[in-house]
Amino acid sequence: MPELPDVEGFRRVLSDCGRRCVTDIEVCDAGVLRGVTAKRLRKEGEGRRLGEAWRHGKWLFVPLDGCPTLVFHFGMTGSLWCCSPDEPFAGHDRLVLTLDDTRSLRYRDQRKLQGVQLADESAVDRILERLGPDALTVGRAELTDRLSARRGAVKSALMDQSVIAGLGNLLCDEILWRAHLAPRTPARSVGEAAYRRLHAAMGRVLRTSVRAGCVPPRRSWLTGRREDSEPRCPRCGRPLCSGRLAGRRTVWCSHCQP
DNA sequence: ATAAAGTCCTGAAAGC
DNA sequence: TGCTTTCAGGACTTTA
Repeated sequence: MPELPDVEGFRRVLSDCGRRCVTDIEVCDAGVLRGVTAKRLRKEGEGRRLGEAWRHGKWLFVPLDGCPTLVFHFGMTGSLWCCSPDEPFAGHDRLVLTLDDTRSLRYRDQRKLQGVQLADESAVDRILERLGPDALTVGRAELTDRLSARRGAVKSALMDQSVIAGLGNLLCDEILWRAHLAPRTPARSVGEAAYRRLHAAMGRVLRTSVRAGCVPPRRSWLTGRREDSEPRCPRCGRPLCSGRLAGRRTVWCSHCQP
């Protein structure tokens, strides 16, 4: 689930919590902690006030009032919820922060592929230096430069977080379909006009998805068709192709994406 | 049993 | 030839 738009939604969840104080930290499953023990997390985090949360790609950074930053990654199944402390825990609530004793912030994740860490400034820098510019704000010239430096398929390049940060499997397929670009096209042989289309499609898809807090499962989008038993292109009605690229299921329309 | 929207690591292949 | 980049596959994890 979590690609850039979902993580942006989680950032809003935190933003809506304002500058509340973390009054309690409960680690329900220490398996999600990366490089920090439950004991140290509680010791460092409790009593701290939340700063303004920010996002880069699929990473969410939550500053805690002058101490290390709480860093979330949501893997394939993670999410962040804010509710009343009285709300019973869900099955996969792994970490629960109580805010001002009146709100409960819950990091939920079925599979523990990624997790939560406590990162000082240099650790945050180490995360950021592995990431390309954020997909939501990258300019067309920079996108073109970074993609055209790649030898492999354009989808592989879009998926690579060190090239552009934030796009996942669903978004890449959606964007390529809108840009009339076949996923296996070598990135360096994508022409200027197609890069223009790609950048425009990326902006439109991302802005709509960010508003929705997810890649919306609309029938008019490619994404809305991929679970169909015999998926057809929303634009031309022909059967969609499905294959594997960069280790991921890839769906495209061979007619619209030559 | 298979596959799933995440990343990381490895070894091999490809490109310059 | 040798270095770097890219790819494919597996690992991690849990459940439908």
